[in-house]
Amino acid sequence: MSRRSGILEFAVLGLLRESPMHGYELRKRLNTSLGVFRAFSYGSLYPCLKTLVQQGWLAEEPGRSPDDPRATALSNRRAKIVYRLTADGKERFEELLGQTGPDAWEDEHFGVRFAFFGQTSRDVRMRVLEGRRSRLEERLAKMRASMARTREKLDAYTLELQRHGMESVEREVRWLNELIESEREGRDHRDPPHHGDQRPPDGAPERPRPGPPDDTTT
Amino acid sequence: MSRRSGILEFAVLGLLRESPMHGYELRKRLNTSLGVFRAFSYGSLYPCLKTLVQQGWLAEEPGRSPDDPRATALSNRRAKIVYRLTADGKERFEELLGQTGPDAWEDEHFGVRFAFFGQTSRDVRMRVLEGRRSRLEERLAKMRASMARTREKLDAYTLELQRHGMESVEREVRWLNELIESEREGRDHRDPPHHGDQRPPDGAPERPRPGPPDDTTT
DNA sequence: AATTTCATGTAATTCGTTACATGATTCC
DNA sequence: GGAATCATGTAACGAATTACATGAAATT
Repeated sequence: MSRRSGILEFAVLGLLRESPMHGYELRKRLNTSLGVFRAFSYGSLYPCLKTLVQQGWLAEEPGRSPDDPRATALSNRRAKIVYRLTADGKERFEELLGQTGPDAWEDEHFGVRFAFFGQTSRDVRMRVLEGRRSRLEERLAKMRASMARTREKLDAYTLELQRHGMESVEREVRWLNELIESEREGRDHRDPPHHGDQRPPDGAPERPRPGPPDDTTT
Repeated sequence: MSRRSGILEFAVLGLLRESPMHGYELRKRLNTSLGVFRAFSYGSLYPCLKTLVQQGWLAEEPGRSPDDPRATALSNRRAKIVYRLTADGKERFEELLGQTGPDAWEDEHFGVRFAFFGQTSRDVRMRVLEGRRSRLEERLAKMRASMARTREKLDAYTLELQRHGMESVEREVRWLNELIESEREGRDHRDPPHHGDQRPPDGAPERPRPGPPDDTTT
């Protein structure tokens, strides 16, 4: 019954933390802002919202779209249900933000975790980035071993597929290296090679816990 | 009931087409040769094998590992179950190979389709590659539109995430361009118009001529 | 007036995993 | 003879989708 997906829950709480929204709008943001990696359908979203309300993390408000000036006064024409984060919900989200288990850097989770780095403390950001990197390096090692073993036996297409796959992983590792370097230097990654201008994240809560990164991933 | 996964079924038929195998070995090949993209567990594989046998596409043989010289004679010590492709199974696989619906170039399917390009006729290869490319270009267009709309409102991390995502897609498009170009140039004269006879797995398959002029890696 | 887009939801189904249960074979 | 790996399977669960069902609001 409990349609708690982990990642969907996390994303919903995170988006509602910024501002209240109704389901339809929430879904659009889910599939654009964060949606390069994942797409959710209503069949997932609405049940999830329901359970989050039951948990006490969200509150429902009959309402109109918040940027609709017309409907402020005389409308009892409820149709949209606007969800907002409760105090408990905020607490819950921050608890999730602080988690740095292996889950945080698996393929499915990493993207959405990164998307909310603006809300994440620096040491957690570091742990997640480094965890992700060592996860990928592990994977690279396996791929290299596998390619060494089977080099001769595979046809050109399979080989090309593996080569391209490895290159993709290597590319992500380089990306992570740049990000980690930026975090370390304390600058926000605005200078790395040649991307357009970026604004620093605004409300990043800086907790100065200099914990050594938990390197033993797996 | 029917644990037919589409992609798992396809991969199993394709691997067994090359040589008979038992489940355990099959799973390893699934997760190395093709496994950059997907990993399957026994809980998926064995039920799938069962239904493929029921369909008449696979046949079970009590057997030993085919490269174990000791056990050739006196062993009734069955433990492994070696699966081989039946005639119907071959037909089925070739039917699947020929399909060029939109399914063939979605994220999940494309990898495994590509892995068996060595068995695929040229025109189908072309359609799959071009289908994949236009799918990605579609996605790029959406991402660009979305970024144009929301540029100002997002924090640096979200933006960086989107930028990296877009770059990944662009990179895959360039890869596809090279592959399509190679296919176009490398017209092999020995191209069978419709399926029927396939080369033995040892015979040199056509080379995709990946031609990597950029060696940004290694 | 009709069509599109907005908006919310439920039921059945798909695709796959994890945890469990069992046992043979090989290596030390 | 004990551990690691090989080998096969099942039951319970998980996460998300698709298809369905409904209806209000905006646009043409």
